[in-house]
Amino acid sequence: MIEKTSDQDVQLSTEVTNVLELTVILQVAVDVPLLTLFDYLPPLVSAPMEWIPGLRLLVPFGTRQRVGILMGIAAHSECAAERLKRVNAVLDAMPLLTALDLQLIAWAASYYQQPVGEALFTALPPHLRKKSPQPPFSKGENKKPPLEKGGLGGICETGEFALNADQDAAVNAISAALGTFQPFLLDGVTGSGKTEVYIQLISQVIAAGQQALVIVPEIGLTPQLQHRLTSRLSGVTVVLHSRLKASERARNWELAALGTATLVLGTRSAIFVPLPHLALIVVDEEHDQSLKQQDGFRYSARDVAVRRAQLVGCPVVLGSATPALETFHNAQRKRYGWLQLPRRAGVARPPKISLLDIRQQPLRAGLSMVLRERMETELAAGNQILLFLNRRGYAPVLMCHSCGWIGSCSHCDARLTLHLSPPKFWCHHCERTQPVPQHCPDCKSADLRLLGRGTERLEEELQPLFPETTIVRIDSDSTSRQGELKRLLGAVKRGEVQIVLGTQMLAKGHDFPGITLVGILDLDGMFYANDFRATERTAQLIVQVAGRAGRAERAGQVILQTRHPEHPLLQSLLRSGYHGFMTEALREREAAELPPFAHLALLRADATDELIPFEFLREAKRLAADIPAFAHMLILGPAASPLARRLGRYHAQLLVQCTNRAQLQRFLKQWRIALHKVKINHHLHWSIDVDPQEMF
DNA sequence: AGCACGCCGACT
DNA sequence: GTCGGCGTGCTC
Repeated sequence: MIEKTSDQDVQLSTEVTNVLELTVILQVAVDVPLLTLFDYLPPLVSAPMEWIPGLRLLVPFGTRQRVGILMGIAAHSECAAERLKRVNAVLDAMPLLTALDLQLIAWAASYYQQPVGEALFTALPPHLRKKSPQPPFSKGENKKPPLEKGGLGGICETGEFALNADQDAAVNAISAALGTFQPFLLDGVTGSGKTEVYIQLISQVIAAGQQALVIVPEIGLTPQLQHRLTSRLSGVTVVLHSRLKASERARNWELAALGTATLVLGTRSAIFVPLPHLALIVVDEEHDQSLKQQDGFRYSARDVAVRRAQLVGCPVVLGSATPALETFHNAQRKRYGWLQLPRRAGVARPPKISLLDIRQQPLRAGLSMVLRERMETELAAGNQILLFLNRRGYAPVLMCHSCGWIGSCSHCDARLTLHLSPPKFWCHHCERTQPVPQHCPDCKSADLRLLGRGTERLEEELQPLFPETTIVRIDSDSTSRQGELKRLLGAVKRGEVQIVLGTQMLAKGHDFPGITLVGILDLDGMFYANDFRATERTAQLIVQVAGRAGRAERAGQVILQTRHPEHPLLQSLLRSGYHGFMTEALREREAAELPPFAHLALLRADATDELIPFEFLREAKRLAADIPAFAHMLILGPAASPLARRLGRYHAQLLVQCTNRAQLQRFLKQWRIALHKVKINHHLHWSIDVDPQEMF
């Protein structure tokens, strides 16, 4: 490049080259859906400084300024020198994220085929995503931890909470692993005292001056767990979830990042919070689906937790009464330590599950005579009853008796559910409501009939059958008002209520010591769902709901009404319990080459036009064939997604199946680069879902 | 994702 | 004549 220039020019360009060689290139992640980092020159004005990855920078980007995060430095750039711009400003005195935090996020971005920039910025609390010139973080250098109670950590306080032998063994095993990477499945039946195990371990961590992280699937579960943890643990506990006020969230995030918080209790996204002294991670209810984010950055907080523990070198405890099949398999193969708590704490006895064949049985309010009689007996004895019906609203179908018209959503492939209070005729997928029709819109007949039964209707029909009893309904509609769930649960616990009915909200973590009878009304539909995880989920739901019964001295009974008493799932669950069922389910998965024996990725596409997603997916499939690892992939589709039309958009997908995770990862990496180059109609959206939990 | 540039239709 | 529709292409 030098030959053709004059001597003077050579002189000049050599100088420039030298300058460039002395200068560092800053590799910066920006919050855009692009796969690359962007190279920048340091700001001209800045005094010589140490470029530590994790620093936030203000950079010129296109026509605007944007916040970027320094990911690395290099001596040279692939990018032509004249295209490099200078950083405008450095926003932080010290990086917010440590090298390990960055490594974790970079790993997650790569594993889930997500642009690094987007992954990084979703890990930051909102106030740090914008260009606040002086983040509150850097101001508080001398910030003292909140009024701190003296105390040597929890151990000394826990004497009165005696552990049984199983709990003791679990605590010892995990505690022996502190300081090293080791995953554990804490496989404990409902009421076996998993939380007590967490408390003992966390108190050891706090006593050693380190930090613990507890992830729970739902915000609703944080208040009671928070109360239990803080009442027993010294140190500073903070919670992190999306319903906190922005200022509170920012403050708690900061306390964690500064090392001040000794325990962080949070939902999914808290798995990325910086913790300089992290020594233990707990994922409670690890089987729960809401640990996997279902849009945008589709990561599994449980799987990221395991990776984080590996990077940090600490134990990770996955707790559940109904472990996910993947976790169960890892425990069986001894990849995870398997700690079992098969007994209920105290004197509580396990509930007895029985099937009730309701074929050709007369039903009232959906209850068979046998169930009604059992209910009468329990009520007479002063006991409480739980009825589980996993369907919200009054009726799932409104049908015209004259012409067969069915109320369905104009934007989704879904029926509209009728709710009576408040009166609403609405789609549970897009939240769109319509006025309740008085006449059939097709044939004008006034003979519109309600088919099926939701919790609202069950409540209404139940009252006349049990006129003397107090009945409460617990579902997302009856508890939408702030504090209402707590009020209803309180009333149940105080014995002011004889019958509780509700949806799967009831299956999650609430103790009802007075309940001796659980009626499961209608799960038959779930067995035949087109998702291969449906049976596993149904088994989990049954076991979780059953776990609500008989927690005190009184043994509980569970009656499961079904029209398919011979169904293999039900049979194996009853015959050999959850473990037996899981073992059998694993055999089926192995034969079908499904997870955990194969690994899946889903390429989804959607558009307002029905055919456009298919065009894109066909092209995607063609491109896949050019990738070397293609030979090891099984690609199915394109096929319309279940519930293909949602909110006026048509969804279709390709399923990629491979028995080797590393090969699948290599394939996806190259595939997504190729996919980004496909010219697409701009109305089309597409995304890759690695380890999909939902098949739509 | 934004945001600019650019090339065709109906409007003060 | 131009205001503005959204197709196309770029961001160190």
